[in-house]
Amino acid sequence: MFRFPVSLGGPHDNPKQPQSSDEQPHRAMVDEVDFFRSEKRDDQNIITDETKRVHVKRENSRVVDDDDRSTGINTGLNLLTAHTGSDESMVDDGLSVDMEEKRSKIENVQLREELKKAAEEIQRLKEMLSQTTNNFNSLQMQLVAVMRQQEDHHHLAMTGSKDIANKRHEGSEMVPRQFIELGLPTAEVSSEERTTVRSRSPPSLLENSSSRQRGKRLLEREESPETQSNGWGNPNKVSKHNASSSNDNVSAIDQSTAEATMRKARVSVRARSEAPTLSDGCHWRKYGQKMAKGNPCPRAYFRCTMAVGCPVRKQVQRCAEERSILITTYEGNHNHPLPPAAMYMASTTTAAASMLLSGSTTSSQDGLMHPTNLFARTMLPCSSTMATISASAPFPTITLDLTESASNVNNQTNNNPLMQFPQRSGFTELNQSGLPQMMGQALYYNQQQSKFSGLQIPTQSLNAGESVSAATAAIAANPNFAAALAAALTSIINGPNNHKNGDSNTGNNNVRTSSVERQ
DNA sequence: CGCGTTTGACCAGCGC
DNA sequence: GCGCTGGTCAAACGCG
Ligand SMILES: [Zn+2]
Repeated sequence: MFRFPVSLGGPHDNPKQPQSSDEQPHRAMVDEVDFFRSEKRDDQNIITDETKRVHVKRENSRVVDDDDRSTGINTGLNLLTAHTGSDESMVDDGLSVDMEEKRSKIENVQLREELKKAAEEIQRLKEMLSQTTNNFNSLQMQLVAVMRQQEDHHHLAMTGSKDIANKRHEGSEMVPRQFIELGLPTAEVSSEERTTVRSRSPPSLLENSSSRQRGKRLLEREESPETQSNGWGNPNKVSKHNASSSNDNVSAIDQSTAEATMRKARVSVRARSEAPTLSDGCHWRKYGQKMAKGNPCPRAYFRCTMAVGCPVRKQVQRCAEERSILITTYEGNHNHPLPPAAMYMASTTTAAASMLLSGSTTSSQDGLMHPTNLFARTMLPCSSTMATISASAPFPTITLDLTESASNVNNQTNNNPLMQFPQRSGFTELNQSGLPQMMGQALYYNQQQSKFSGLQIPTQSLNAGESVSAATAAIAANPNFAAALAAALTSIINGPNNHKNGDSNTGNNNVRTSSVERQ
């Protein structure tokens, strides 16, 4: 299907990324997983494309093939036409040898120019692919969710498996609020809408909190949705529009609530990384840090600063048990163009969030009753493992586990890796109540055995770019988007899995860390 | 000096 | 109502 704009290129990587990243605790960037590797490799790929026209053609044909398959995305770039034209010019000659030599030289020059043009087109094509990947992922997620839901209906009616039924019953019990909000868009009262309600009553708020500047700041922010100071300006605008004409336009409501839900939906990525954060190509600014309950490691809050007003935020926290595992939770969608390096993670998280959204909103009844199981089945058409859906969190969260510790793939019901993480005491308590909140299965990505989701990807000898290419291959080979999702993310987490504990623990609410997030 | 991080405080939601 | 917790803010601070 889609190919990430990353080459299968050679071993020379980004020079700023040393190969041996050990023993560099004072340089956080050194140990970070570098997404920009692929960008460098992109240029390299261009060079190879220039020298190998066959490769260019194949890539183009692949795109056409994709269009024929299911995506329906027309890049509008016809690389083959240009080359066939040049080929035609080579056909008819037969004059003298000198003429042929001259002609061949001219053709060489022309060919090189065409190759240059083709390379440029390829570059543009790759960028377009990166952008369209995002949209396509979302669409495919939704489609798969719908299909799986139908299948789920049928399956439930036919067999009535006890396991599934139990799971669903538990699931319906354990998600009293979150998926109600998700499942019934029209009835959803999101936090943003509540915020809007507050903001729509400015006098009381202002008077009540007149003594506090904070209230005034909040008011200012929310009363100026067009200003860029508010990171959630767009949702607020939508909510206000919603409130003003709530009964008029149903589609607008759905869209706005969908956006709100998308923003609330979170995509959590568990990955082994000694770096304080995952370098995903975006620019993040830290705006807070807190001690999470039940976890000695602090939780850092980041905000996307690539564009003013970008609502995307992420939380970075280390696993309590295994501090080499970094849990990065993304929330929101970027409202600005992203560099290719940031596209990987952004598209992945967006797709996952959209799947979370679609699975819970496609059918208010079924999605309401059995959301988690639906997700589990949606994302796990194969027997292998994938991602987990959490409904216990305040926000619906899809967790992509890229750690090799996600074991126990044998048992269908007990292989929830998140249950093995006692750092989330809330989860543990919920589990003790007999309500497993994670119906899905974590992605099982074994770096030693180089397999995940039933796909054989030799990652052992691959570097980051090659892993991305492997991910691309996985996408092309397997329609299961979950696998593709995992592959894309796996390519991100390529760094050595050495343990590094750079977090200092204090009893204070705020903890000093040496986190560096400059890119 | 500008920008990013730190960190104490504030706020809302939730459970009791 | 109170306390806990997650999330956020912004002044203070540090660094290049
Ligand atoms: Zn952004």
